[in-house]
Amino acid sequence: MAEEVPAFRRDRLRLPVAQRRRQIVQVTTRLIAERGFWGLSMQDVADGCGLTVQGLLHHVGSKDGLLLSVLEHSEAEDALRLAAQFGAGGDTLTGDPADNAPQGAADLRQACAAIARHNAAQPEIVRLYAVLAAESLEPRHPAHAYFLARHRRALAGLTELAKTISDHPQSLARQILATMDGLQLQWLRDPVAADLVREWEAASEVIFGRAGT
Amino acid sequence: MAEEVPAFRRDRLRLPVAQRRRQIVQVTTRLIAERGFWGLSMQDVADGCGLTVQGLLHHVGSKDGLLLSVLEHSEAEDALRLAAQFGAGGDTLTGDPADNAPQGAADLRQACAAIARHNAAQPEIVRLYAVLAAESLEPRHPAHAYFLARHRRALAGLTELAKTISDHPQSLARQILATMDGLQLQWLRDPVAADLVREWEAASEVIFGRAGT
DNA sequence: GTCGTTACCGAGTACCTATTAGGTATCAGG
DNA sequence: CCTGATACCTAATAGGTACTCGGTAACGAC
Repeated sequence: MAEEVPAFRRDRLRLPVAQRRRQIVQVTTRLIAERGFWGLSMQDVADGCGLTVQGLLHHVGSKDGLLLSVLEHSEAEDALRLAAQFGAGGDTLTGDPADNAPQGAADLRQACAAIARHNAAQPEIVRLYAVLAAESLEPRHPAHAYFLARHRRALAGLTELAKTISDHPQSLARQILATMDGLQLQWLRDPVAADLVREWEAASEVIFGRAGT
Repeated sequence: MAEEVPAFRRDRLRLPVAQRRRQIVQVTTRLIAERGFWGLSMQDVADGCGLTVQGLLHHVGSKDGLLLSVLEHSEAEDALRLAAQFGAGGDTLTGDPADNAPQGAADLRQACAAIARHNAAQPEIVRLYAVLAAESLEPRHPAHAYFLARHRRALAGLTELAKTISDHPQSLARQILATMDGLQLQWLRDPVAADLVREWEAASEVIFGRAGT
């Protein structure tokens, strides 16, 4: 017994919580986008972060907790972005529709185009949501309730905006959401053949008419 | 040693191949729709069929083989249905477009409506495809190539049909596919709130115009 | 300095994973 | 009845799963 096996590894970095959690979210996002939540393994996430599974569990508690923290993070980023885009106080999707009633159609169209442009710049996040949205159709999926609520919220907001330009605003809102989701899938499957912004623009002309840009 | 442990279980049924394979496909379809392919376990499929994992492997060879046989089965059913719907010889999606050029728009619209109605009657299959389509965005997914090819085929066929009614037939085809896929997701997530046939009808009016029924 | 907090690790648990090798019993055809 | 094919089995392998318990050492505050 010339040399003892080291009882404790000190070659790993000890990061401040915020930074480590950001890293965990980032790595997990990539892996869920690739394999979904059912196909995700704590081991892979831990490896991607340069720590052990136990170290990872210290931060997130459980696998479900891991998913939760990813969703919470995205939620927070979205809120931040919306606030920055539309000004601090004005929440376009839930605000008073009378404010933008006069030019409602152009507003709605521009907002959708902005979302398409924004999404086109972050395929990984879009893919995370695409994969989780399908997986969470199953009621027992840990993100099922989250995605149901998220979709209802988006539908309600869009319906409000669509009221000024359609007799069936909810169906129009559903169509807009469906088109956007479907085009994103096509774009993720074959990014070269299907440019998200361009295809949305084309669809937009059919939905909103050839009049306003 | 009064009584030997039975060396072989004979309480399981021995089914003819065709019947057993049909059962395997059916059970697997349900389970993939619930958990995706990454979340699927051979054990669950075997249990659902009333045999052991090894018995299951005897029929499908491997987990990938299991997925393959499910896709092949669906493919065959689709082909059968299309043949029955449009007559033995006429493949509408790949046939000579000149044949249906005059009333192309109405044809296309009716075909889509028929698909919506057909899909509304088999949520389990639709969900299978929805989940696998998202999961297989990953290039390493065993069904990646299958879904890419399938989508390109559908897009090409629809584009052909759309040539008579649009200057940008491929974009219109993409929009139709996207809308259908997106509405299906909404319907699967909340079947009570979103009726597939009704919402497609509404979207159809926006896409094809209020003229023909 | 020393002390409490905490980021992280080692080892272990109880179980599930797909797949291989080799055997048994049931069937259809001669 | 016999024979070959095959539907299905037991057993074993080599590894992966999330998670718990009980540490250890790096940090900030004093």
